[in-house]
Amino acid sequence: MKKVTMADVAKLANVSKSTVSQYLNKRYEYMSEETRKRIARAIEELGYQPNIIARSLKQKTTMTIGVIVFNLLHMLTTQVLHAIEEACQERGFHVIVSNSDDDPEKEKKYIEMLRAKQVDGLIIFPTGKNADVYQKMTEERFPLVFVDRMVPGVKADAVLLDNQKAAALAVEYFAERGYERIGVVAPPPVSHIIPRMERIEGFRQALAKKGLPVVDDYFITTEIPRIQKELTRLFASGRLPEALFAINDLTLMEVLYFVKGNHIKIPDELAIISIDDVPFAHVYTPTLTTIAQPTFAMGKKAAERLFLQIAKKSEHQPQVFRFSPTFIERGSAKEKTS
Amino acid sequence: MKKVTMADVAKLANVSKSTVSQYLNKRYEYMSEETRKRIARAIEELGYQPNIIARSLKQKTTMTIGVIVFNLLHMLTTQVLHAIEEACQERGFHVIVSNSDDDPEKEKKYIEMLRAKQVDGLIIFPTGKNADVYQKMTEERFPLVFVDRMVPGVKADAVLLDNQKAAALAVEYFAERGYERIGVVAPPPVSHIIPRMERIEGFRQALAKKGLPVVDDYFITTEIPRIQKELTRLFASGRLPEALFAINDLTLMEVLYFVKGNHIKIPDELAIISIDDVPFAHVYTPTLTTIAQPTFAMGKKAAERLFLQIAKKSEHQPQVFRFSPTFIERGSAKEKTS
DNA sequence: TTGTATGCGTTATCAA
DNA sequence: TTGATAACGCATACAA
Repeated sequence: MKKVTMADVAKLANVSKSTVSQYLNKRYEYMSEETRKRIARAIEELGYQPNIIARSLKQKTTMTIGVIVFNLLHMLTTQVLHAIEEACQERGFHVIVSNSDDDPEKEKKYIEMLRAKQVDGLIIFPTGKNADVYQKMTEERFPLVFVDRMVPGVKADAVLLDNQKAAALAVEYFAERGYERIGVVAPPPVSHIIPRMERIEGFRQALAKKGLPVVDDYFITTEIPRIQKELTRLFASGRLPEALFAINDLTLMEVLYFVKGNHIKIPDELAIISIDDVPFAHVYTPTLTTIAQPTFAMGKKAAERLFLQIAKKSEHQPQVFRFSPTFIERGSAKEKTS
Repeated sequence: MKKVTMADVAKLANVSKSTVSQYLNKRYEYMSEETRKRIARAIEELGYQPNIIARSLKQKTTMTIGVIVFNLLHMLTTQVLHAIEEACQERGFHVIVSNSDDDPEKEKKYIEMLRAKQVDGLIIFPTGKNADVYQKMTEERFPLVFVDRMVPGVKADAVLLDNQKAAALAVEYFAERGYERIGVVAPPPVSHIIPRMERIEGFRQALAKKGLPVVDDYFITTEIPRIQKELTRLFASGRLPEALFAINDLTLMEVLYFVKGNHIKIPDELAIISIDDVPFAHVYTPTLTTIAQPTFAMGKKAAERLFLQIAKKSEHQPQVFRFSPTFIERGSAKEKTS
């Protein structure tokens, strides 16, 4: 119950604390076999566990990083987090996770608290609205990596999807199969949420590049809870789209719900492609053609970049990493028949 | 860049460290308005951030807890974790998450490391195979809460589903609608994975209680990758089940995949009920009847119990909390027609 | 090969 | 009201 410290071990082993310390740090070189054993025994006997907090205070490194996400429940988050945790595990780091809930205030508080806790670095899925806070960290050369979203103007490492390419992939696939009236479903574009912007804009550009009509009515960009309504309105208007591009799993769910409620046949009446490879894509009917993010690779890269910064704080060149999406052809978009 | 400490603030404000400390801990009572302001200004000017590590060393509390899960990617894990994080947030705690990957060795290492890091408590989704380690913690009265699985013989708080009831819910629903040949799909029952045992056994007992035949062939209890094969064998045998109970989301996916591959009509040819309310349940065709776990409530309870233990380590009575599942009636099981 | 002394940044105890 | 001073548990020069 009462904590046993190095001093206790030292006393029992009849050596000084420093010797025990040496032992713990595996600097056996100048230690007699004899004392080594005595110390080992003493540790065993007392059930001694080093206090890492004390060590951290001295060494100015906690071997823990912080991860602040804007939505812990999101699939992408979970998967990237998993990869981060694994990478940390390999290097003996621990990760403190915090959910900002997409609230900039919370995010800011978390950043401060985690830094007060002396984390060695931070991986942030940013709300995007604390540019000044982020900026200050980069200026202080505090190890920092953004994931999923990046923040314009802040020179920091960032790991994200090549969103433009993802949108292009969808459009090209549709175009090559004869689809012309293609719509997109997304939450409202806002300047600080980069992937959303890039996907919607990428979609628009891809359309133009393929010589396809860009019709405003086919841009359903509204809050998730309003998507049903907008979809209903669009389909009631008569000017039906032949295909829909859902920019993420959340919007996909809305589209599927709508489709189901209105008995729309996929892919014959409406083709669908979405970003995020949802786990039920292959059991759905029809199977869903999706564009997957390499979540694991992204998480791993984020962790690696952070470790790099931690290792040599000084000459680190921030870089933005764009990960290529993977097109997974399944059954929700086919050759156009009608 | 160079860390600014309390000493720096003290010097600039022309007071002693102790006074600054008082200030930081909001013990203004015996402090002149004057000094208070001077300190505030100094802190502001230097951009001082207290070092929580140092404080922890002194106070023997880190305000951080550890959460060790056996599968970070599992939906249940994510949701419970979310609730835990939220509860911690409210109390100013941080959470370190670690993935044991269902490997007892890893789990053990994590427990040791997190304790070395002086976490104030541990919430564990246990592999179940480190009974001695768990036991030692309870003996030392180290704050500990199990989630999802519990460990027989270890007297600790545990938060889990009323699995027996969940199984009964499914069986009763089937029974009342005229189903008789009911099967279950699960990974192999192993004694240290309590929920699995309870669900399978609960299923068996519910069957008996309803006077329904318990036929061994209808117990598909094998490793996930082998489920397809077993299902194929069963359906080729001629003795078809009319309904299937999938004990979790993973097995449900296997059932759905099988059903799709063999063009089996749900619910007419085969009714399905599963534990875990998968997010696509309401967009699938037919919609999926599921039995939901109150994941959020479970996470919250786990955190609360842990805080309770942290607050008064001594007279804490370990307790097992059984959470009632919620039956969500949708379309994958209906009145039997044939 | 091992021990002594000092410091890491706080908080706590006790004087002043 | 404020200030010395001693912890907290460990690591590290330096001495022995």
